[in-house]
Amino acid sequence: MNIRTACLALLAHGEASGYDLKKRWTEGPFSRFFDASFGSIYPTLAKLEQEGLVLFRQEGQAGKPLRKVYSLTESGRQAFMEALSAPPEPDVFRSAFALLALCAPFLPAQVLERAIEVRLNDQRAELAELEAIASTDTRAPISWLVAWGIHHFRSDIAFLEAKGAELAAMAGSAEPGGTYEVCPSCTSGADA
Amino acid sequence: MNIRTACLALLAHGEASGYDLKKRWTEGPFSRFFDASFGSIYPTLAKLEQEGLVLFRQEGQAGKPLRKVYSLTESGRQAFMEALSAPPEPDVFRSAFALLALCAPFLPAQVLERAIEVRLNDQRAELAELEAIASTDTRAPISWLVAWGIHHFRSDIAFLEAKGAELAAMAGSAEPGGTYEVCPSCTSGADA
DNA sequence: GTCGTCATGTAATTCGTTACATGATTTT
DNA sequence: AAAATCATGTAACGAATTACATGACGAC
Repeated sequence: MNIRTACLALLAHGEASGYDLKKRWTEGPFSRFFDASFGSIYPTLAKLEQEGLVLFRQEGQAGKPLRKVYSLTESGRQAFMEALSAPPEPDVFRSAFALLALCAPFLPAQVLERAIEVRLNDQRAELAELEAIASTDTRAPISWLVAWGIHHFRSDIAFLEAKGAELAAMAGSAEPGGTYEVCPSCTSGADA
Repeated sequence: MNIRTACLALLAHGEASGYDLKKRWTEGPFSRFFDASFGSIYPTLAKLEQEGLVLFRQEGQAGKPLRKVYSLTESGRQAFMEALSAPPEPDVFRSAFALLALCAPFLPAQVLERAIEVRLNDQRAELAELEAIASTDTRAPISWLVAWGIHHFRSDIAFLEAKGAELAAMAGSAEPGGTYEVCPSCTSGADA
């Protein structure tokens, strides 16, 4: 999922300026699924325009700078469809917390406990935010996604509440750099 | 979570060559949490060595190329601790499937249905893989993480099974490029 | 004899961020 | 008077990937 595709997808929802796109990814229900900086949005829109996938109309309101309001062309619509019809890349699950958990035996108890606590707080805060959106926003695909997110966070929190102590108990049970067995078959040289 | 930190974390589990690290991230229980290419692993290891965080011993077995087996130094251990003690970046949840779901009203039914089906298959396959690992590998932090993953995938699958049809039913309910209301407050120009 | 595994490394390229540059208007 | 919002864009930089380059050995 690159910026290009994300731009097309948002523009399919309705015309918007670069500034609008940034806002949608920063605030509101879209923010959990993507983000991009102005430094990539503007060049991307310019490129899409060159390729004929979008066109823009210049809009100048009193007292405000010029706005370039972009909308999809017919080829843009096709490109959007194609991008979303392509076999999806599987979600990559890159979690700093996972790395920490993997290293539990090498970490002091307080670091682990603190990390688990922070994690729980963060997840609860995100859950609360989603629940707030769910209660005010009922438009079809957004409420579905928000429900998905709520489900996900609740499940995650439940797991941590049930098994967090187990993880914390591993603290300090091994020495870093030692010969802790990770994945014996993954060490090419050693024949053990 | 960058390659540097990930290298330090894996090396804390025991000495390894660049090739080993790649293997650990590609196969086995680590693969779900990180990945890196040789093009980034080797320069990273060289840099870590220059900084004195790791040292290596050259190992040449008969009939095989030279191996550089890296291990953490004392400063490496400290850097590892520091990196993992730092406030964790929250997991970013960037899912191509989420973008697709967000666009459900603009997509033809078959595209959506197919995507949901593929998603379910993928998630079930990942679950099965984790369950296989769980039954053979009982070493402490890994089995914890695997249990976390299993919990996560089961929860995700359950949600899709329960609510997938609801999502599929949204197909084709809006025209791309139209004025589908996404986030009214996120459109800067329009005062509506 | 070709392909896969082991093993290391460099160069080109891509994708994106941060910081910079500009400038009017409204709010504090 | 300062800061925030609206609005667009460029330039420098970073982090990582893919592709390239090399070479021996074992399996089929």
